[in-house]
Amino acid sequence: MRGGLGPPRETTESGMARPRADDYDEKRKVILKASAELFAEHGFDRASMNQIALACGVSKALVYHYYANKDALLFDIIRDHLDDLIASVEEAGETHADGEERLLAFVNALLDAYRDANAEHKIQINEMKRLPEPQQEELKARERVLVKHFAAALCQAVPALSGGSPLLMPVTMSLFGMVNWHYLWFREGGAVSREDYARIATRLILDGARSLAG
Amino acid sequence: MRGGLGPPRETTESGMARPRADDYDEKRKVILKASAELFAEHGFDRASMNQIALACGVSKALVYHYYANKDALLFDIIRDHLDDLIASVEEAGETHADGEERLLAFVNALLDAYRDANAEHKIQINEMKRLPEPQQEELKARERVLVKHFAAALCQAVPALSGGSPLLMPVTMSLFGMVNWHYLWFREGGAVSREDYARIATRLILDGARSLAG
DNA sequence: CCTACCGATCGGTAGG
DNA sequence: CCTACCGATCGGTAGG
Repeated sequence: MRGGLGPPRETTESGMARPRADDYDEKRKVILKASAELFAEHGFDRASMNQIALACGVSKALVYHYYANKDALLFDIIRDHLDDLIASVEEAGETHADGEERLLAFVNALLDAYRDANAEHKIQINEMKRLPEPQQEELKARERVLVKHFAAALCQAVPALSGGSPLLMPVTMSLFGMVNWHYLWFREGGAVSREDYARIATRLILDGARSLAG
Repeated sequence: MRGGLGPPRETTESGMARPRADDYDEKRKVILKASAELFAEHGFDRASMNQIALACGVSKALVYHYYANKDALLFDIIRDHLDDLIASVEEAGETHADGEERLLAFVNALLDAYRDANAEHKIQINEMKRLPEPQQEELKARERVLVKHFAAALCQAVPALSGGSPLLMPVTMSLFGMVNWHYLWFREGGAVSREDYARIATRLILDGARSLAG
C-alpha cells in the first residue's frame, strides 16, 4: 500500500543509520489523506504544498521528507485507491460464483469502495493526466486489471458477449461509464441507495446486453 | 454563440468611434478554438495565455483585447459547446416524434455533436470546476436543460418512468454516464461506429428501464 | 473618445 | 524538521 516514490525502507535494524520513526506509516497516511482532500477540492495544480503542510500541521519540508515531490503524492493517492478497488472486487469474486450474481457483487463492491473514497475517486478521474506518462501508464495498467475482471464477469453472465464479440468493449465501458459517473449526481441518503444503484446499473447492462446479443 | 464576457458590440454605425474590425468574430473564433485545443491537451491551469497567443500568432495583449481574462475564455468555450449540444438535440427532437426513435435520435445527436468537439467535451467534463461559482452555475443550468430533454424522452419511451418514479434520475444519469464516458475509449474507425454506439447505449437503457419498471 | 494592437514589465506565488 | 530563500513562470496591465 505504501509509496514506491518515497524514501526506501530501512533494510537493517543495526548500523549507524537513523532508524525510521515508529509512526512513519501513520504520518504518511495523514499526509496522503490531507493531500487527497485538497487535490479533490481545489485540483492538483491549485492545491499548494504549503496548503497541504498547513492542513497536516507540519512544515512543508516535512512533507518533502515523506514524498520526494508533488507528483509522488498524486501517484500514491491514485495507486492506493486503485489497489483498494481491485482488492474489493477480487474479494467479491471469491464468494460469488454465479454469472449474474457475480456481476452484481462486483458493481456493489465498487460502489461500496467509493463510499469512503470520494476524494480519491475524483482525483483518479480528473487529475491522473497531470502525471508524467510512465507513471500514468502504471496506473492505467491497474485500471485495465479492473476492466478485465468486469469484462470476464460480463462474458460469464452473457455468454454471447464472449468469443471476440465487438459488443464486449462498448458494453463493459458503458458499465464503467455509469458507475464512474455516479459521483456527479449520487447523494447519500437520497431516494436511491448505493445498493439500489448497483442493482439498477447491473440490470441495465444485463438486460440490454442480452437484447443486443440476441 | 459569441461571448457575453468580451467587449460590447457596436450599437451604431456612425459617429467618430473606431468601427469594430470586419474580422472581429472570426478572430474571436480562432482564439477560442486555439484555447480549447490547449486547455484540452494541457489542462486549463497549465495552458498559459502566452501559449494561446503563440498558437494564434498574435500578441498576448491582443488575446486580452478579445477576452477580459482567462476565465472568460473557458466560460465561452463551454457555453458555446453546450449551446451546440442543446441545439443539436432540439433539432433532432423536431423530426422524431416517437418515443423510442426519439431517444435514439437524441443520443445520436449528442454523439454526432461530440465528433468535432472532442476538446470542448473534455474541457466541459474536466475544467468547468476551475470557474468561479456563479459562472459554473450558468453553465450547469445549460447542462440541466440537456438532462431535462433526455429525461422527457425517456419518460415518453418508458411511461413507467414518469409520474415521479425514483428510477428516472438514476436511469437518466446512467445514460449520460455512458455517453459522456465514451471519449475515454471510443476510437474513430474502430469496430464500433458512433451510430453503433448510439444504438447500443439506447438499447441498454430502454431494455433495462423496461425490465426495472416492470 | 473608443477600438486595435504592441513591447515591456508588473505583483504575487508556484514547487523545490 | 524548520526558516529562508531560489529560478521560473504565472495571469494580467502599463503607456503610447
